Amino acid sequence: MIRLSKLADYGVVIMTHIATCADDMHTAHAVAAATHIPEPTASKILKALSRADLLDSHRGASGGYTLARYPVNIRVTEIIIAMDGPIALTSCLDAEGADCSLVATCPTRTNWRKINDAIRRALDEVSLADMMGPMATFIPPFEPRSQRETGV
Amino acid sequence: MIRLSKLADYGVVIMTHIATCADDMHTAHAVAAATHIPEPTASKILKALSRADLLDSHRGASGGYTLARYPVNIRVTEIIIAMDGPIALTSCLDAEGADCSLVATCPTRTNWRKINDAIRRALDEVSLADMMGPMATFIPPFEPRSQRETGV
DNA sequence: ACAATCAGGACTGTAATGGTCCTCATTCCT
DNA sequence: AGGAATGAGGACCATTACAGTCCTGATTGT
Repeated sequence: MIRLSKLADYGVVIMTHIATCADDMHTAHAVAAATHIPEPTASKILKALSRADLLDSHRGASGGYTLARYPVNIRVTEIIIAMDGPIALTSCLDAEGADCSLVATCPTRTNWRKINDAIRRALDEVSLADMMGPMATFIPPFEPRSQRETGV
Repeated sequence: MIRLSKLADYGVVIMTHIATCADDMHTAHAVAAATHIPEPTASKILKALSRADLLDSHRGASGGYTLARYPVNIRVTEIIIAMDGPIALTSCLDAEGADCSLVATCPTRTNWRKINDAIRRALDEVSLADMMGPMATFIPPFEPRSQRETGV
């Protein structure tokens, strides 16, 4: 179903939460409480986001996490990649399609790649700031270049 | 990683194969041989595609499968849905988000929905015929309506 | 020094996925 | 009419990936 992993989903929720009080220091405990995500899980996600340079971490007493950049400069894709790794619709688009037994005979690879890229590009256009507000239509209505008859 | 399931991937491969010899009758055995997909699995997929009215099935000796429509009229989305069910990026977009414990506190739902729809629309624009050929750029380059500063 | 906090990794249980198999219904061919 | 080929449908299993938890160590403020 082209599903995003829960962790990635949570990641966006957490980032959004932190972004709404961008100046404050956020401990794992506080974030967990605010988002209703179980604390150990929230902590795990925060670490991942920090490792991906989306959050700055501060150790020690009165430590916590803060945003590493302004929300406008954080793309949703980055959050997803931080949690799930690179976006690859089919397994053959991962590394080098090493494990795909169909490589030789499969004529659809390059086409998948294009679709994959299109989705990636769409996601790239969405910033964390976009996710925060009520948000205007940040995604342009999809206008097919050539009006083919794709109807059922 | 926003991954398509293998079954859906195979589904597209199989459909593409059948489409290239659209006039012939294709048995599960032949399809499996041609695509190098293990026969029981191929058979399973073919049944699903037939149930989704993307293939016509013909029982009995000298039976098999044929395309139900012209490749131009089959959308890739349909194949994916036939194999994986409806496209829902986050679990809360599935049925009615019933199982999402964050519903009340989560401000990103509607935004996810829009992203989800954008991806769905992108996929909707691609027909089976598109997947067959060397294919022109059938996906319009993603042109953000308002040029925000989303760069890193 | 102590307490709070993050870092990093090991570990576990559950669920979903991919894959196989069996039996029944249908149709063609001899 | 009978047998062989074929799809329909569903039950079943094994593996994997994921979500979630926990433990130990490092860092820093009070």
